[in-house]
Amino acid sequence: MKTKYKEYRTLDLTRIGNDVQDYWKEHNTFEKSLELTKGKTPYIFYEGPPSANGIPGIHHVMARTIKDIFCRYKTMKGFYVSRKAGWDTHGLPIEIGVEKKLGITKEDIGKKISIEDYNKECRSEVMKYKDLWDDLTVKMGYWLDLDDPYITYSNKYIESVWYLLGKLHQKGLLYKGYTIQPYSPAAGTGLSTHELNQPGAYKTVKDNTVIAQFKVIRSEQSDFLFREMFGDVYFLAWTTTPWTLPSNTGLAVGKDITYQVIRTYNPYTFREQTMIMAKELVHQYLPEKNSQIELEDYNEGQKNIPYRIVGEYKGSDFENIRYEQLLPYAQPEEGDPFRVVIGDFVTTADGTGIVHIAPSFGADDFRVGRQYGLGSLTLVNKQGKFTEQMGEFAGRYVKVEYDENCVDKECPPVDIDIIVKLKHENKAFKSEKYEHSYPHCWRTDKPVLYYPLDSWFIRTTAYKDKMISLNNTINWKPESTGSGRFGNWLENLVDWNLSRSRFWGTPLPIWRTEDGMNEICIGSVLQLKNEIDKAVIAGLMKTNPLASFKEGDLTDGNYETFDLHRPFVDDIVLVSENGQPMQRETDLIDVWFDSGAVPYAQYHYPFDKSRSLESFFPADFIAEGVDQTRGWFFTLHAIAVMLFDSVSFKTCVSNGLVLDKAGNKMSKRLGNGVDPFETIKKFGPDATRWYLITNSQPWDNLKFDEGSITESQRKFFGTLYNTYAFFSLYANIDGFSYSEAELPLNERPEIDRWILSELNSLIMLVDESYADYEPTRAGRAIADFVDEHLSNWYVRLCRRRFWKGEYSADKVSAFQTLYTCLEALSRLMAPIAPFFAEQLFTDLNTVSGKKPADSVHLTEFPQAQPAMIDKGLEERMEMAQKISSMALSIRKKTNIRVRQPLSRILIPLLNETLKEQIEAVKNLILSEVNIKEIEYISDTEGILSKKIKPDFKKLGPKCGKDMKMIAEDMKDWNQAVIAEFEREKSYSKTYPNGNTYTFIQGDVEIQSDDLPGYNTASMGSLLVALDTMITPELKSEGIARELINRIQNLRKEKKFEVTDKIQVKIQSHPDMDEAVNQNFSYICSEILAQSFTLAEKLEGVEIDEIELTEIIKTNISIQKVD
RNA sequence: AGUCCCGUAGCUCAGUUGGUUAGAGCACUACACUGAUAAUGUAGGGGUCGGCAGUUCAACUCUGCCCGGGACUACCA
Repeated sequence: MKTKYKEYRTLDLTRIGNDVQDYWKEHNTFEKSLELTKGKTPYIFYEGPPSANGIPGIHHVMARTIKDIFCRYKTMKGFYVSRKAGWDTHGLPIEIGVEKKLGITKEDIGKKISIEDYNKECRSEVMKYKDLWDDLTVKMGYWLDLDDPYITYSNKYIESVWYLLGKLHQKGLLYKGYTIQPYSPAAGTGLSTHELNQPGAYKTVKDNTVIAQFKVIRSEQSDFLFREMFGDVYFLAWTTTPWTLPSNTGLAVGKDITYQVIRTYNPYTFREQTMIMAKELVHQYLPEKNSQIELEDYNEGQKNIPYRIVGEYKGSDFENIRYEQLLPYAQPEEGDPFRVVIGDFVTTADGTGIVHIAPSFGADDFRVGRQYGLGSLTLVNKQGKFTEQMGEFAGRYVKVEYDENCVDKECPPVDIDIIVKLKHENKAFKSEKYEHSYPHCWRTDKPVLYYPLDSWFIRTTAYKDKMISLNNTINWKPESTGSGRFGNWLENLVDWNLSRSRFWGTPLPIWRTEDGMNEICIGSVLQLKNEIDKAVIAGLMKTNPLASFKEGDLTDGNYETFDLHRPFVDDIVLVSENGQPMQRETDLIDVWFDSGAVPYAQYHYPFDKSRSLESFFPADFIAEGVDQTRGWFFTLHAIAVMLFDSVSFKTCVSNGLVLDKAGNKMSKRLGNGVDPFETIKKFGPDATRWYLITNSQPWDNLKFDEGSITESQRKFFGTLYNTYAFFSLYANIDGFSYSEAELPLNERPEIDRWILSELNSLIMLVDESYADYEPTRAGRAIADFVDEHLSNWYVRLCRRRFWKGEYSADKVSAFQTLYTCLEALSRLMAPIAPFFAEQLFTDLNTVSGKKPADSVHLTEFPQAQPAMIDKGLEERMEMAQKISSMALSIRKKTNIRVRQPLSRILIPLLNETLKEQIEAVKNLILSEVNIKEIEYISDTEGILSKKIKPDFKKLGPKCGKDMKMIAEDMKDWNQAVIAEFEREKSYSKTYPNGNTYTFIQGDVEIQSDDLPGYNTASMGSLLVALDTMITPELKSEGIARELINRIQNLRKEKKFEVTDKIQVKIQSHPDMDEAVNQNFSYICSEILAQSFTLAEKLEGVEIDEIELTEIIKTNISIQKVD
């Protein structure tokens, strides 16, 4: 054990970070913390896997700090917190990275490069930055088991994923469906929503739109539209994609939308017609004044086209009315097309309130088309060209962007030609350019089509209600993420599209016969091996690639004898029960399924039976950025609910973004990203973490500003460091090592009891805040305590106790108290600032040996002792602080420096308890503000002027509308009225409006306004006055203090030790000598003078000149006594 | 387009169940204090609490609409 507390020259948080990092490594502190808690209640945490093929940014430090805080806190609370690192290794970003690196496109895979080689590249590429990530993890102090991470591409991980998929299949939740998906004709591939959400995928484009006229067929159903014929009858429908019109098979209306029947003329052919559109939109196309023009007066080509509204119906009235096919190039093979249907998605936001339905090119269209059996037409091929059926348009690209020949030159879009044709055929009502945002393939930069494709889906909608009800049991931080963003997402749940037509990912383990009648979903390696054996027997496979896999052998070696990725699984052919070959469905699964499988797959569940499910599921806590709401949070939740009937996590903290100083999103493109390594190096890990956590709530976006880190560095860590430096300086001098028995509370002075009370209040608040996942509140409370209470009041007022006098009980009390505060602080702050806390704790503990632990992170979290909390005392001290502050402000106003003692401070008493409260802290106030006495003035003396103020909360409900008038009136109450009120304890007044109110005590607040003849200051109801008269005696004491101050400064200038004794000679000065004589012993004891003499004249090199006041200047000589 | 978050001093942020002079720190200016000294205190300037309505005796606080920033989602005809 050491005998001296470590003393530092300066605060260097970067050095502390490095030192402590080494210390942990040397002492295996993290491992120890796990050993120590092994067998205790587990606190389950999942690390969301980062992808190691990207460089970590500052926002990762944010998310990981939050994770680390609660894991450390719970460890200190005695839980076993296992923290397994993990890597997300599959998926598009990796594939894209590889393609960029090799200079190939998706089409080249399998041609220029084999799938095998391509995947080999992916596998090596994916861990490109692993070392960088590990380095950041260590440097920022995120405790995580990096030695045994889960890796999503490992065979064991994939096996667990397959197990989950097998379970879903067993439950009938996997199906193959033909749906409308984003598709890039230019790239020849379907796109995931992930890809559509790449930045910049949605672009604002100008499209040619048209309102097409669909001619109603007269029948029993539609007859009501034909009463009094006026040309033909048309439904008007708007589209931004005229190329889908040939594939139209239906029209959708809103059930409750009101539509009007209008007689008018077609603006292109000038023919009479009757048309139908939503009432709300009529005036967007037909100016109201034109209804005044007689229909008969219309001349062809005339600008203002007359019209008459002749009927009004609900959308539901139109259901199943038939119309003529608009562009009859082809007929659907099945279904009953060309009818009006009801669609819940129809709005009157724009268009005509009637929606053209092409089931092949829109998801809504597809759904409603299937619901009504409209049939469908797909007159566009996968290259984005019209099919041969399309007559004069056959072979033309539906978007000119797809046409390689139109890259450099303008080509007429086919949309225009279709519109022209419609106009000629009396099938168009209006055509215009329209600007809207439309998704583009982020790789080819060309527009996406929605196109029918085959995909595998998870029937998440079957568990929608269960997911919603279980979501309600999750503790979301902030709550709005769960109820709002996540809740809404669940309300609008659609089936999960699992398919990705990719190469590097978990293969879908489904094998099917060609006719799709037989299929098998493989749920384990063993099952696959056995199925292959059957296929070998059936002669479909020559050998079994899994032959050397040994059942029940969980070693890595056994799992490295094969590869579950493409192309190897593609080569496997299985045999169905009726002896037919089954090929694997070539899709990969969505990588989000990989990450949603983390809880199970990280421990190779259920194959590895060394852990029970309960020991790692569900999680008590997870945390990620709010952008994961529909990503990881959802996939975790969905899998857990569907397969385990449980939540996956009980608490979820979602943090906001880290923006740059100006509030812009950080991006590589703008180059405004912040390098976390540089930040940590520059400011140290603790200041960085502290700043990220305390500057704003984690779920608010953070504007990252280095200046603010400097601030937390200086303001919080600097102050705390100073406090420790102060403590160590004097504790070392006095040899304090906390060897004395703990002094009982009642033997400690008021101020010690006060800071201990504040400390325990703080412990309570911080403990609650951490427990409530409110790290910002915890951090701010700690910082406030350090700054306001500990440093600027306790230490400031107690300085003398630490250095003055003998090693008395009072001194021991001071040391014990300050030590207790510092040590408790180290443990309170340990979760947020683990390095500094460690340094502080070990510096204290290696001398005192009070805790058996060699790390703050191995200690228990401080426990508040309610018995030490004295709210009355805290209030009293607050009052002392206020009074001192007011007294100092009066000194400032009157230009009387603090070193000049004053005789008295005057405080009017408004109630009985006030005096008691102040008396208890009187000495603190007096010494702090250098005043001799406090005098109380009771109001009977009549020298006090008072004012009265209504208590709005009380009087408001009572007086209602008169409140304002009363408040105004009370300002004018004179002293006599106030005195009467105080005497009688009630007062009635009738106001000009005739209302009478009786005010009683408590309805109002009475405050001292002023003390005539004195300088005063007030805060709330507290008034303080200062007697600024300076007697000769006070003046001489003031001079003595000035002298002491100058001598102390000289001691320091001369670099004397604080314990050195000195000999002083001073040159006599007429205005000073008396002050010296009167305060001789006081001066000597303050400056540790062994001798102090006045001399007539002092000269020489050892002489310093000092200035005590403007008029007192003299010479002095100070010498150290050896 | 929908959903959610944010908008308070030049900057970063507090602001309790609505209660009447809206706070703190940084920065700036001046003055002090200091045996913690690259720390600290006091004072000062600086605000239409994003805007407009509404509810109320009373709105930074509650409601609605709008504006700005951001995120997520999206089938927008």
